[in-house]
Amino acid sequence: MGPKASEVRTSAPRTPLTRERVLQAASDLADRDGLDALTMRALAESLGVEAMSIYYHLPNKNAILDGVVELTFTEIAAGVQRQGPAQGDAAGWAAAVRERILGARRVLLRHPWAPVVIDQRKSFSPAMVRHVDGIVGIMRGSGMSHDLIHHSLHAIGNRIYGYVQELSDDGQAPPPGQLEQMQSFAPHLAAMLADVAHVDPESTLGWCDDQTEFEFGLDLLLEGIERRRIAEAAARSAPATG
Amino acid sequence: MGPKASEVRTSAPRTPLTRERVLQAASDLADRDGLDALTMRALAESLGVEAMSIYYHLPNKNAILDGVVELTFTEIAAGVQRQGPAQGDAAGWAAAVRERILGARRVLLRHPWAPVVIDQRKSFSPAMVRHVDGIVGIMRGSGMSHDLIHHSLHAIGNRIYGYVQELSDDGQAPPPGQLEQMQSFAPHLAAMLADVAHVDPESTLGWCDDQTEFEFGLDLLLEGIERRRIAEAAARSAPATG
DNA sequence: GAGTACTCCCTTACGTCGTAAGTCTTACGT
DNA sequence: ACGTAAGACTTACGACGTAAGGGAGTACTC
Repeated sequence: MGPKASEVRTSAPRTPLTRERVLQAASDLADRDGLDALTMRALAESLGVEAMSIYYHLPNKNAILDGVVELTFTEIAAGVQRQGPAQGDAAGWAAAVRERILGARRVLLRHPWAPVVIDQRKSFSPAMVRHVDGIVGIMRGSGMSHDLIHHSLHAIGNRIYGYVQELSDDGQAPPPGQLEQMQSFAPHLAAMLADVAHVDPESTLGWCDDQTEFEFGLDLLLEGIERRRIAEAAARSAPATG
Repeated sequence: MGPKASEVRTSAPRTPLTRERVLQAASDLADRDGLDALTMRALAESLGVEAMSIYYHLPNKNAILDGVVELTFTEIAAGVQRQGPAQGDAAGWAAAVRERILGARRVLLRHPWAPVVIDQRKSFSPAMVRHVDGIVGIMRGSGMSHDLIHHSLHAIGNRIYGYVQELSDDGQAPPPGQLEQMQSFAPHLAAMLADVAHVDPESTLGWCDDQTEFEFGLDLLLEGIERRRIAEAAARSAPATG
């Protein structure tokens, strides 16, 4: 009567749980409802499953957090163009690094929780390592020393992943009343805010354009590093000044 | 029979709970046992009190987190020297800002939990505002436009408070086995780490000297901002190039 | 084809967290 | 002496991560 038992689902045709399905669901859930909503029970429900079932595929919640970050960086890796700067174009490293970083940022903007998780887990998964490795490779191609590269990585910091933990997250303008109150004990800041707030009222990107700010800071750093690179190269060709 | 009731403690000579005492205890507890140990119950116990008693003086835990950050910045404010750069020393702003930031860092090093709380609460308490205001004031004194100052603040980011959320927190050297494994899929990074790890093996500040890295990145930024300031000043005295 | 083992999901329950709601104690003004 | 109100305590709830073990289904052995 009917097809073989191995070909028919007796009642629920649910696809089996896997590590990948769990992580994808976790990422989706965090995208949709925010990081706080990513609980084991909520995640299980979104998978049509009980909370404890997840533990068969992943050891604990930290593994899930590490996993979704890994997933995100896989997504980032999919978007990079492979060729670096042309041979002999020593100054081209900065543009190449810039593009890699802005590419990462484009993905992170779709996963606003990722920076938070990266920070709190201090994760360092393979896909992240590869991302950094690619950038080190580009820098190395410009002749920079390992030492300078190392310092530069620290200077760029988390910006290498495409984000900065924004101070004051000033997405919305401060309420007018508060600004006057601020005037009494933080006059310089109040004056600046009053001035800057009207620079570009038509901007669709909010009161402060985060993308512009991000690129400004990034370019500041890249510029400085480039100057160090040139100084280093010059010192190599003229070893001692005295 | 003895002194007046108002002068003697009948049994327990415990000092009364206050907002300040609670916050100080919270700060101390986090210093000693880490941020995770800062729970309402543990905090209460360190005060010789029940958990719910705290709620008479502070509305909830977030208020405590905001409070300890505020406390930290009060501590920072106590350590700043008041005079800015000399009159007419436009380039002196960088040194003054640098000192303010490194001063904040000195305090934060005693409160390692503070950066974490600042990030997760995105706090912006009065003492923090004043700290930023002081820096804006110094920059303003050098003739920088509000616009440039604003961009610069974003670029400096949380470094303005004296910290960077370190990527990879490489306080200890990577285990030797892992480095070989890394070699296969992250050759550039592995090469760099192998090279840099031996640069200064006698350093007492750990494998990577965070203070050095912090100052490197800070100086990169200050340098870049100074160049922007000069460019801006030049553009002002020669409004149009064509 | 019966027994066995393994895979995968579920049930129950524990300890910890922040905190809502209400109660008791103490000191003071009258 | 007696309200009264400040300030601490008691109890309890719901959410969290997860330890421990149960049980259905499938597959493999002899």
